[in-house]
Amino acid sequence: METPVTLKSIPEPTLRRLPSYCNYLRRLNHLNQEFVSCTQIGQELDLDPTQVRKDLAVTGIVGRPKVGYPTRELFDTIEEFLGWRDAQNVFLVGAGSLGTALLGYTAFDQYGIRIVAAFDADPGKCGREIHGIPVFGLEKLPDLAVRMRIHLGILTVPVEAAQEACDVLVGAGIRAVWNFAPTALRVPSHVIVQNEHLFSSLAILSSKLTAALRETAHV
Amino acid sequence: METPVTLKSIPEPTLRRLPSYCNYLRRLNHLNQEFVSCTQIGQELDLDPTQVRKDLAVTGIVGRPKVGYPTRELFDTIEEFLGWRDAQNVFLVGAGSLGTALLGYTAFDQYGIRIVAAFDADPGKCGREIHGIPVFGLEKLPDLAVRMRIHLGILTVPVEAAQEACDVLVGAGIRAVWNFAPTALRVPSHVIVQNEHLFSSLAILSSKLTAALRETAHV
DNA sequence: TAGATTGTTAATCGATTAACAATC
DNA sequence: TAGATTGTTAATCGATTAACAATC
Repeated sequence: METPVTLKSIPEPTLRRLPSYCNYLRRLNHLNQEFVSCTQIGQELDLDPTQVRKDLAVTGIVGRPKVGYPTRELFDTIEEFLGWRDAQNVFLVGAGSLGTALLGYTAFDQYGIRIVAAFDADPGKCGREIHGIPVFGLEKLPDLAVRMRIHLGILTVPVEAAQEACDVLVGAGIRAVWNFAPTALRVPSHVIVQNEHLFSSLAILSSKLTAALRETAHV
Repeated sequence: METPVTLKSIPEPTLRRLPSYCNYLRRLNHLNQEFVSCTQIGQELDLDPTQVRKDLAVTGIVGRPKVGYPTRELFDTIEEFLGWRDAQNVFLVGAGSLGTALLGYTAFDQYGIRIVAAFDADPGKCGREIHGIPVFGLEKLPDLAVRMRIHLGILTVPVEAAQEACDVLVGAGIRAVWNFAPTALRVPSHVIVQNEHLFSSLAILSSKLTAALRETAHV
């Protein structure tokens, strides 16, 4: 009996690294480099080669000793593995400055998602298009989400409005929320939340920087 | 002899969580809640109470058994610990849509940084102001960075321009780069790079979503 | 062939979680 | 007082790194 490789068993750090491999492989493809080794990938991305090998293994790809992995095939395999071959339609809620920036991000369809509509509570922003994507009033969301079979919502509203907007998404049957607001969201257990908390990164960066500057000063 | 608590010894996951505590504590302060326990924080942020306690311990704060931590003091201590009490001046390179969004983000000064100038290679964007912040040509950066004692640069240029722009920052004596371009940057060892790779989050989210949808379909 | 590289198993490392005495 | 909570030490868990045989 086959043991299906459930996605649950794949370490999150591995998933987090896969897109970097994609980015690098895309470049190598452009340079027409036919094969690539874990050593080379590791050097470029500052990772242990063994780790790279283990990461790649989760996609099921098989390499050739002494040769490495076929660049093109490796790229395709990772893309396929992440479900990024055909982009799914998603909604964006909150057409402020950050939302607008994401609406203008044309590369998203290379990463598995296509923003097909935006929503905002402010009537002044509705009825227009931003970067070619229509903006509707938030009250239109539930109906459209069902009709368009939307599973994923991107949340770029101000922090005070986040929970309420999230509730609308959940009420509309959405299954996953990519949350850019710096707050914890309450959702039922069947809804997945991925927080994009810029300030977490900033905390790491400022800590390291402070330490580094202090060291320099002491020398 | 004292053992100075170097920042190096603090786990990165802890640093990553501290800002969430800040956000929640800010809210509790508004509600005039005087004390807070690790249990309460853990419930709100979906974390183990013991983990919260250990995280808070790195800041040096001391709680009171049965009572918890004084909310206001805890908030101040974390902010102080992260060096977020007085914001430092930083530059932003790349005044495109994402850069513009970040320039409009007024809350940054609560998180330790203040963007004082933006730079762009496109002459059409220079000489203007965006959200009240002046935009200069990239060639002006080195001189201004030295004069204004800038240590941190935010990189929001397109991926093709990232390495070159990064080199300009490094050449200008910058010590840390917050990189929003989906590529690995080559920098000398004394420069800190913090990557903000949105697609890493997206990989995790789409994997989980795909798994969840597959499960639903099978039931 | 020799040597670089893969695939895999074992060892290490560090973060999370559990256990528990001390405290107000 | 009783019980919730802190602070700390020990156990567990999982990811990273090291070791090594197999391979082209």
